Amino acid sequence: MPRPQPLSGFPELLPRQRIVEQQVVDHLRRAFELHGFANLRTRAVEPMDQLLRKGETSKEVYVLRRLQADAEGADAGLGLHFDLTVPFARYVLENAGKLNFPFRRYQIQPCWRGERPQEGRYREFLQADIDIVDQGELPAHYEVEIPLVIADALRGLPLPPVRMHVNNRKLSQGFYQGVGIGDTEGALRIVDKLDKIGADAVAKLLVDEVGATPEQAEACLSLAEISAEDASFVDRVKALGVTDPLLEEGLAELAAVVEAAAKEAPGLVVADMKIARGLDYYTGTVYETVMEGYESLGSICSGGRYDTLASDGKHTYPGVGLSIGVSRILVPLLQAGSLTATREVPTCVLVALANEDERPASNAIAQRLRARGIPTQVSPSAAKFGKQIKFADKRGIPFVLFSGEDGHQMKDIRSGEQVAVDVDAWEPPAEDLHPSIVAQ
RNA sequence: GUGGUCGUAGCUCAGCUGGUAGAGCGCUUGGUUGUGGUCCAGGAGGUCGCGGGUUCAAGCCCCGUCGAUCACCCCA
Repeated sequence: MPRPQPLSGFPELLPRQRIVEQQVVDHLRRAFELHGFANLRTRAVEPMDQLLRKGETSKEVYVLRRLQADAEGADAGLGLHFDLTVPFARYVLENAGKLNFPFRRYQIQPCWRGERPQEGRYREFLQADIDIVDQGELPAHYEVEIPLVIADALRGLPLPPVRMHVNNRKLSQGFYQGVGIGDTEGALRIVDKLDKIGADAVAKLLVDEVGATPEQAEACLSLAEISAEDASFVDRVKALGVTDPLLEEGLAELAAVVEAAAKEAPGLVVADMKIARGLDYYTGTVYETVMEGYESLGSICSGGRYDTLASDGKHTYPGVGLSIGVSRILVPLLQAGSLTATREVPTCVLVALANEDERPASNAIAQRLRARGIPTQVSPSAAKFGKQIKFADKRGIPFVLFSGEDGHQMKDIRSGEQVAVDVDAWEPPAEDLHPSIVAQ
C-alpha cells in the first residue's frame, strides 16, 4: 500500500504537538471552570434546517449520508456542525425545562466547514466556546464578563500577545441611523471591509450600495477611524455631532466593557469602531481577536451578543459568547516550530533493564513509581545501557533508573548527573513530572 | 467554489538546453566488552506526489488528479 497522503484541511498532529494541544485544552478547561462554566458536549450532527437557519446560506456544511440508505429513502437531512453556537442554541431549546438560567456553559469540540483550506483555516478544527444564556432578558454585565473570562483563559499560555477589538452594534447602527442611512446592516457590512479595501473603496461602496451621500459616507469613515483602550472614544464619537438613542446605548455598553477590561486585563481590549462581524445574528457587543505577528490568520477568538440565540415562540433566549479557534491558533504555531513540548511522551522515568530476566522486577519498580503518580515505563529491551539512554533521550524522557545489587540510581540524562535514590521517596522536580509547553 | 505558485530520501534542499538521481541532517552498524550526546569509518533508504501523454529517451515538456501554499470569498 502506498504511503497515504494527508487530507487537505484535516490537520493531524504528531505526539509532541498533540501534547501541546492537550495541555492548552486542559488549561482552557480549568480557566472556564474557575469561572463556573459547566461543560457540555453536543452531538456532531444537526438537522440541516437547524444549520442553515439564520440565513447563513454561505456556510459550507458537510452533509451526512448513509451508504446503505435507500436510493428512494428519505434524506436524513443531517450535517456536521460548523460551530458550537448553533448546536448550543438547539440544545437550549430542547432542554429549556431542565436548565437553570442564566446558564453558562463551555464546549470544546471539533467543528467542520467545507471551505477551501488555508493557513489557520481548516475543514476540521477545534473550537473552545463559552456562552452565557438567559431567558427573556440578558443583563449587559455579561458582555463585560465574557471577554474577561477569555482573558483569564489565555493568560498563562505561552502564546504571542493577543488584542481583542470590541465594538457594539447598537453604537454603529445607531450612528448610521443618526446620520440618516437607511440600510444600517448593509453599511455595517461594508465598513467591516475597511482594513482590507481601504477608506476610499469603502466610501464608494457606501454611496453605491446603501445609497449614502458622500457626506454620510465620510461620517461613517470618521466613526470607523475611532479606537481607544479606554472610554475616551465616547467623547470622540460625541464630537462627531450625531445623536441617536441607540447610539447612546451602544456607547454606554461599550464603555463598560472597555473600562472593566482596562482594569482587569490591561492591554487586552481595545474599542474599535470598525469591527462589525459581517451580517451575523449579533445585536450588541461584538468581539474579534488578533494574535500579534499572526494578523494574517484573522480573528482567533470572536463572538458577541445575540438577543435571540434561540426562541421557541413563547420564550426567547438571549446570549453572549466567545469562541477560541484552538486549531487556528495552535496548528500554525506548531507547524512553524515556535510552539513545542518538552517531550513527546508523558513518561518521566525510563526503568533500564539490565537483563531480560529482570523484567518482572523492573515492572514492579515501575509500578511503585506510578503508584505515586510518576509516569514510568520499562525499557523495551535489555540493550546496552547506552542504547537505553538513547531511547529515552530521543523521546525527551528526562530520567533513567538503573537498578543493581547496590540499590537504585536515578540519572538525569540532560545533565548526566546520577545519584543513588530510594525508589519510594524520589520525586522529580515539579516541572519534570509532566511534559510542558515551550515557546521558542 | 475561482485563480496563481509549488511537490525530488524520514527532514531541508540541489539536479544545466530532456540523456534513466545527489548533498547536509537524521537513521543504522562498528570503533566503544553494559551509561547516550563529541569524533572517525562503513551501511541502509528514492515507483522523482499519483495517473496518462509527447519522445529513441521525461525529475525536467503537455494534460488530468491529489496534496501544500497564497489571493478572492468567508470565517475559528
